[in-house]
Amino acid sequence: MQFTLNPPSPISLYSVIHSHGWFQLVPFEILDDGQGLAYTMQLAAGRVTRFEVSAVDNLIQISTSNDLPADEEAEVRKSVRWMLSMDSNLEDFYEAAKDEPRLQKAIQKGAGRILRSPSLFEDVVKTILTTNTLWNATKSMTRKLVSAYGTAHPHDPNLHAFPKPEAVASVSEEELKETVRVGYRAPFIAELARRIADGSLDLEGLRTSQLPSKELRAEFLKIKGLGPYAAANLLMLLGRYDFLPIDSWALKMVSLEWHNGAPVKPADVEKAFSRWGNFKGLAYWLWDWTSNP
DNA sequence: GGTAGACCTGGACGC
DNA sequence: GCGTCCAGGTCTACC
Repeated sequence: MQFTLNPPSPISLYSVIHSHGWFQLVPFEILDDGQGLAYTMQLAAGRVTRFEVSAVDNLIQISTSNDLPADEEAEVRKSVRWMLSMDSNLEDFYEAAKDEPRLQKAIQKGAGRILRSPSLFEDVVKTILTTNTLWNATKSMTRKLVSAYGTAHPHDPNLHAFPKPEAVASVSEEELKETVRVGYRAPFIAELARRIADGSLDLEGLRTSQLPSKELRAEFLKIKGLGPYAAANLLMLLGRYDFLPIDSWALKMVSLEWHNGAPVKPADVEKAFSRWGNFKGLAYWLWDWTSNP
């Protein structure tokens, strides 16, 4: 079945999809033309569906692999809206950035909306899987986690939804290490899943939290496996741009951009983007580093 | 508050 | 084919 979403403001689907590497992590898929996205999702009632998202005229078109009752169609609509950050308002950032040469490409592309998963659990787990490892390993661990513990699509056993916390909580740390090859991250992921499953952590509640970013960051830092980089990355996904996700790449880029390749510290990255205030994360995220190697 | 060392995996490299 | 080294954030212990 097919239906459309009407964005509240112009949206570049391509820019959202390519806002970061999430589209390379299952159950995301990139469509053959590179312009659209597919995602396999387990809906609240348990059904697994795969839907494709593409841009048609000024609308976002969604095609699902199977017919859905009205309540599940509404669930997919709501999820896609969230995944594409459709309700983010970037006008103030664009106004602030209009005279910055390093941000002109981003503005011209309509970039700034960040692709995210339907659940914060998925985004937190994936963020943990990006830490202290290389991107190929992140892709591998995610693929193994999804194929081992995610519910399969009824018509295509090769497609799996991202596992629910309950499914991960039922797995021992040893099995996670063995099956998913997550190494020392196993206890972090297992504990996170257990706390959500037993109700002691309302992670999804943080998605719409009204807490100030500093306090929301503190909530993320309480989760084992999430440090300053991961917390800032998650804040970015939630549309909070006032903390910088500083990793080794950020240090390298800032070093090349402003320090002639000399070693820099996180404080130097902070200083480089401090003038952007509450938009500094977005300015960093969208910065055009192309003159650097 | 700052720092050092350990934690794991997979890929690159040398032999 | 085997062994060694390295990259990548976070945690814990220690000062």
